[in-house]
Amino acid sequence: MSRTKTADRRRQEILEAAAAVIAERGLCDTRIADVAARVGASPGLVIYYFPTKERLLAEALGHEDQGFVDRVTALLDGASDAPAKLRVMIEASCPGPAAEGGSPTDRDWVLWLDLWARARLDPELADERSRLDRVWREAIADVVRQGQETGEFGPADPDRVALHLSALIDGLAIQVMLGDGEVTRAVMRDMCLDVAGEQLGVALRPRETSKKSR
Amino acid sequence: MSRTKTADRRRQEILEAAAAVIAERGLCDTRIADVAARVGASPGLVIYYFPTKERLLAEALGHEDQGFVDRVTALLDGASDAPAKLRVMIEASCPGPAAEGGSPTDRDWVLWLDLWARARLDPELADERSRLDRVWREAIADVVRQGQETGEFGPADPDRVALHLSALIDGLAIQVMLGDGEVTRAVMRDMCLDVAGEQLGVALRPRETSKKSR
Amino acid sequence: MSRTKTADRRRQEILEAAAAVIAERGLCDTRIADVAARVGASPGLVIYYFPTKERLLAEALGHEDQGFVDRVTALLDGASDAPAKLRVMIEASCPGPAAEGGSPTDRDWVLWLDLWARARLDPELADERSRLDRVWREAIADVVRQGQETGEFGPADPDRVALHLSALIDGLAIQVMLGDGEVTRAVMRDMCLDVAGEQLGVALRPRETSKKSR
Amino acid sequence: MSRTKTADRRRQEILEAAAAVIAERGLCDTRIADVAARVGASPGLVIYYFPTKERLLAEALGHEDQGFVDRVTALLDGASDAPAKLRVMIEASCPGPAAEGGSPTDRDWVLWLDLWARARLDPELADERSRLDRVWREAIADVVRQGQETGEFGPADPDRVALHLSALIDGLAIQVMLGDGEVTRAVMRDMCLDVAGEQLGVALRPRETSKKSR
DNA sequence: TATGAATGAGAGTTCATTCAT
DNA sequence: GATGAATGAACTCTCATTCAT
Repeated sequence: MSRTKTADRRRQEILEAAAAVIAERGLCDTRIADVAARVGASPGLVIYYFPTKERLLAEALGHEDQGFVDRVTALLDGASDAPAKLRVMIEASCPGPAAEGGSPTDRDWVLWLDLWARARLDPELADERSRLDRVWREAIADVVRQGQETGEFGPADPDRVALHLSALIDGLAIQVMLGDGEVTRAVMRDMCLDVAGEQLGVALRPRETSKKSR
Repeated sequence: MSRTKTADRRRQEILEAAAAVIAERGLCDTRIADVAARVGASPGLVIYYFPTKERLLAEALGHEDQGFVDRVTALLDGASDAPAKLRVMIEASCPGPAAEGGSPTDRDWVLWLDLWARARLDPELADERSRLDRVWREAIADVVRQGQETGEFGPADPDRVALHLSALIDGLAIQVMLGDGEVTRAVMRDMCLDVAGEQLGVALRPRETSKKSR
Repeated sequence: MSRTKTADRRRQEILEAAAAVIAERGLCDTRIADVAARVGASPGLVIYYFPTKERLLAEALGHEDQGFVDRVTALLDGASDAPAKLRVMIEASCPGPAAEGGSPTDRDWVLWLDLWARARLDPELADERSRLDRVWREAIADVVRQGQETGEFGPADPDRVALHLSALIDGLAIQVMLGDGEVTRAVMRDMCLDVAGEQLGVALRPRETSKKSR
Repeated sequence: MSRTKTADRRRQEILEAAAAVIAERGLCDTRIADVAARVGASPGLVIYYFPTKERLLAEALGHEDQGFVDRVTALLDGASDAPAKLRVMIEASCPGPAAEGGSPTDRDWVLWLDLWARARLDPELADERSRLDRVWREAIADVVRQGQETGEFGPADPDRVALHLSALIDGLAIQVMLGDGEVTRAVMRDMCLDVAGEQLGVALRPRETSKKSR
């Protein structure tokens, strides 16, 4: 394996490194030199692949976002019915120690905090975020529709349920990430499952799983 | 005493200026010189009142947060019963063009986006945020309890309702602030009112106000 | 042999491109990448043909200078007598919109400005410039001598006339190139013709051509 | 004398230092750090006084140009009649070892070479150069007019004489500065004196001063 | 209390040059 | 002959912070 890699490979490496550094130090305090050091290259190389620091960081944030969507999409294939799929989506959205390997790491969430802060000042980034957010809500709505067709879910506006659930996930995740321990991963998961269950007239939460909180 | 008062005034002015600059340029791109220019003073003076830039910005964010809580608290005195109070809290939490002057400006929300991103790296700031967030949820829970005592609200866990509602508010506000127009202030308000109403067994939403979306 | 020819062609192309870029951006702001882009090659290739940037630019400046001398020399063959030749040399030296195609373009002059600035720091370049300047003055002196032999010109020291005229050309061209319009190409040409005429006891300037100033 | 100086003082110091560095290394190779080192300050201070490197260098060039005009103007007060004044102006314009202290140093000329090269790309600088050049030609024309009034000079168009002489000075100075010794300071001075004398019908050159060539 | 000259550490970015392919 | 990934040294410029006044 040579010192010079294919351009695509390098780009991916750099984006991944940037995401890792952002997670570690925060967007503001991420320096090009840090990213370069993490891929074992010179700062010049980073700029060789990305025109400016701003674009590098924006792409890194979008990249992570896309990664989450892809990851969850993959998980859904392993779920049999609509309730299971909804459970997977909720589980995967909860930060903190994951029950299984399929849960998103905290890294997604800390990057999203930075993404939200940044998006309002970067129209390109805002568009990308918007797009992925719609994809995410649509994925929820699709599962809802699927469950309604099979009769597993009761009647409800799928788009409204998706918006409700996705907003709840975001709002609760903030508390889990930044709170002082009052709102734990388990609390978040249970509330999301309960709320989704209420909306769809079904019990999503397995009895007494909530004790496994950290 | 006038000297002390002057000093306090200065601090307030500087915090206010800092909040304004953060809202304009984002936390990362806020420079002490900008803040100084906005109060018509020298950068040296700003650092005279605040030990470091970091503390200045953290205090400015906390100041804004406290301001929101105070503002809503004041509004609550003007509301007669619990449902009215809950409506005021929800209204006040919606970004975008306010129906009345009592709504928080978008500035609160853009600062909160920065606050969230910053809090995970600044323990002091995280604590302050946590504290104010608990105050906010407690205020909601208090209104719920009050309504339950008077029989205006049905039975429900007040803390759970408060967490649900506050998380929903945060999650929806993100969409209103950063979305591409799909989720408007009106959509947010209606969903918050509906969800709170469902939980408390009461209709909070006036009929057909949802048409006034922008 | 074709390979050698190709290499020589490449060198010429690169020198030509370098001259064009220098004319456009100035010597200081000319980058190898610009030159490479103009010949549609990679920066690596440019450095393959020229050891360093400094030598490339120096050669480009000298190349342009030589080009001017060659061009005027060619024009002289078309001139019948000494006065005509002197007129051609003066015409060809005036920057600005040329009456005929034989005049040097402004590009020569802007490169000379850069050449003068650079020459004092680059002995090699200084020598080349000196050499070409002597060639140029000698060419003028030769025409003067030729005219004196045929009796078209009066007595005068040919070297002194050449120095006088060439210095006047340089000094006036600076004004034409950098002035605010007061000294035009027509003013320059007329003054050069008049001065040369005075020195050589002959009228070089066609009557009333001075009205064709732009 | 404190470490902090008045703003004006500092600006002058920095401009002076910049001119010195430009003379030493050339405009292209002048770095802010060099200028800072020469005034014994930090690079930051230089930028504190001048917004960009470009403006600093442009101002330094203009400053030097203005300095020359001022210096010669001062010298003229010491000259009794118009021929003496013209001699002073020519003497002062010749680079190389000065006969008296009133001659401009070579530094003026090397900066002018850079100024010419730079002016075509910097409209502000071009304007300043144009303005000072007009001042200089007008000063020559004034002396001519004065001499004509007293009858010391014969009839001639003062503006034309001024343009002729100033262009000759520029053109010859280039040879003195960049030539290989053929055109010396003495040759330049004598030719300027002779040409001016011819134009004005008077002998300006003292007999046999030309032997003092370097 | 307030200024603003001054610093210095460090940032992003540029770019000539190298070299494996 | 030609490429372009990669480097690394240098550069300009930023900016929080200090401190004499």
